[in-house]
Amino acid sequence: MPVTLKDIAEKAGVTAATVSMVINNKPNISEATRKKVLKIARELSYYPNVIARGLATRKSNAIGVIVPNLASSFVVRILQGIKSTNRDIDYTVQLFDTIGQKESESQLFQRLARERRIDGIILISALVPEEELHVFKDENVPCILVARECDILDSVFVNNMQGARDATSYLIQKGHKSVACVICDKPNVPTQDRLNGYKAALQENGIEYNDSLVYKTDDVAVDNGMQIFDQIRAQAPETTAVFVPAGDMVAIGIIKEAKKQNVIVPDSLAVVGYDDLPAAEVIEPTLTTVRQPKLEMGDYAINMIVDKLEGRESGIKHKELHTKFIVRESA
Amino acid sequence: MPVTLKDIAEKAGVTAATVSMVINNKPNISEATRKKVLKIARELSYYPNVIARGLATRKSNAIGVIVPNLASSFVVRILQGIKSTNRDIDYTVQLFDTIGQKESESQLFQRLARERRIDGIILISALVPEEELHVFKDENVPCILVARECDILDSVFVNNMQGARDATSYLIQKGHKSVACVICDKPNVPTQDRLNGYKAALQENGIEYNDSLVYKTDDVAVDNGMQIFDQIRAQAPETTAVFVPAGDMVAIGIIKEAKKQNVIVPDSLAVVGYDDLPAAEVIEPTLTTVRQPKLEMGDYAINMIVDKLEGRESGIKHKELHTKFIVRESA
DNA sequence: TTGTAGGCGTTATCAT
DNA sequence: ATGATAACGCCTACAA
Repeated sequence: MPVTLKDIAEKAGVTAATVSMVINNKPNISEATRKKVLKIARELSYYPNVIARGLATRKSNAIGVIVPNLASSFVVRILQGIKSTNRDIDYTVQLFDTIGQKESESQLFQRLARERRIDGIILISALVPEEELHVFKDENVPCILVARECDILDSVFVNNMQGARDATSYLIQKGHKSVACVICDKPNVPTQDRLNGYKAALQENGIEYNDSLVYKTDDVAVDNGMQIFDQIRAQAPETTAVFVPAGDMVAIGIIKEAKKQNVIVPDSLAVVGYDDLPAAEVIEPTLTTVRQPKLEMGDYAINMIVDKLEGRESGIKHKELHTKFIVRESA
Repeated sequence: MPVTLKDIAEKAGVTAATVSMVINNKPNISEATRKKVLKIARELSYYPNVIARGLATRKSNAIGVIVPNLASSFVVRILQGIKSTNRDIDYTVQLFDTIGQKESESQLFQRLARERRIDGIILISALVPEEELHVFKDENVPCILVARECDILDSVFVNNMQGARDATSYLIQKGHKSVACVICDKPNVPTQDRLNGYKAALQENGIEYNDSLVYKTDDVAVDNGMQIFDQIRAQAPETTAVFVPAGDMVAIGIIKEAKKQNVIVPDSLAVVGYDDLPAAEVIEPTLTTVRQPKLEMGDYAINMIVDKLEGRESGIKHKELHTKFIVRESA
């Protein structure tokens, strides 16, 4: 049988209420009883029952983290940032993924909130449909949206447009007149932002945007990149540079296929990826790419939500972080 | 104000106890009241307060997953396996990492158990010291140890010795007389097992084990592999094959340095890694390596613990899984 | 088949 | 400074 407040109270000759106050460092307790109670608690190695406490305080002391899919290294890295923050967090992190589940993100959130499982939520997803977002607002549970900008919710996101603009500008300044762009054909916001950054860089440099230089892939694996390379060769053999917001793996596929066909990277084809995965340093030539501050995103998210939960902050906050352009050998 | 059992009871003209029985599908309820109660519950969109329920039932309905470090792709992949099991799990997963924390794994476990935060634990770690293991046994909370064999606890692990033996045998059968071995110099069990597998393969093939062919690295990054290559060249230039239980990244470092020094892989030096990371397919030549069934490990772990929690299993169970040798270009 | 009553381990509001 | 007492929302005998 676990030790309870009552056990301590009896040994100490006080009531459970008093013990509770001692355990929770409340004021107005005589030094004598405080000492005595703490001593006994230690002797019995007392641990508070967090569930009972939760019922009394109406707090679960848990933060939910909802992710679409743990297979994404992007998501995992943010999760790592959440867990490795410097701040001492006395909230437990509960992990939920939605891929292959019956519930949508918003349904899941609603249930977790109403079941009182969690005090707050961090939602890592670039893909939540606009019309679901209000659900997150309506429940009385704070929510931080990560990886997607959003007016009505607190959010942490990176300036993908700027990231893409940097990358494209770099290629143009290297003298490339015809810069292809490879995007992932899913309706997620970052893709749009990155495409816009690409367009902006072209415009700033007086280059006309050409729709036919934008290639679409429906997945982000090496194979997709290899196919894209062939497409580029077939449709626009004069292309000397390609920016790949679809991600490093696609960029790596392009490099692989280029090498196989004796097209020299970067001399005949410059390639810039997006994400800075570990593989970016493995491919030869190493991949020039755009890095997102994922750990930092997680760190901000957890700190924002804890601030909210402790009542230190209110109102909607947005944190925009910035990408970093990583120059390696491929461009 | 959230809807409670009592609210439903009043509307339905019954007592909270009856509603509770309906919600929990208990027998001996008339079809009439069952229908009426469920209807009202739905209308009010009732969600049970899991904390109150937990206090009454003395169950948290949560499973803790303790990992040393979320930066490890090995660990993350197992976690993914845990989350993506086919079984419908109505346990919440709480995630804890121990790197940079004050508490050791066993202290953390003990606290979680005594605070009644969790009903069971999955511990993913090859590194728990033998003398801490009994702590996991002593608390009255089921624990599954993943990635380390263990007599006194349920465990899920892979046969690393066999994996290493397969890899080494393969190299020997390819005609290599002098197979080097690169291990990670940390006191974790898999390293020992893999080294033993390496030795066993040598012996089976009538090759004498030579201590000087075993190289040690203190970390598992690409750079370490590059240094190891130089060591091999300096100490045993006749080496034609190297098996790298330390991991794919180290193996990749060896390949990179070999290429830089115009040593042809696999012709002049065959390389076999361990882990089958995404980067294994990126390096050129692609890396022959040993794959561990990580998703499967997670799947087994979660199923084992749920079985225990539901009382379907008892006694100590061990599940040994097997590696798969993946032949690519580097050997 | 349903109601009554008590308890799960804490916290919180009063008195004293 | 401390003790009674009543929640918190649910579950579970046991009684009816």
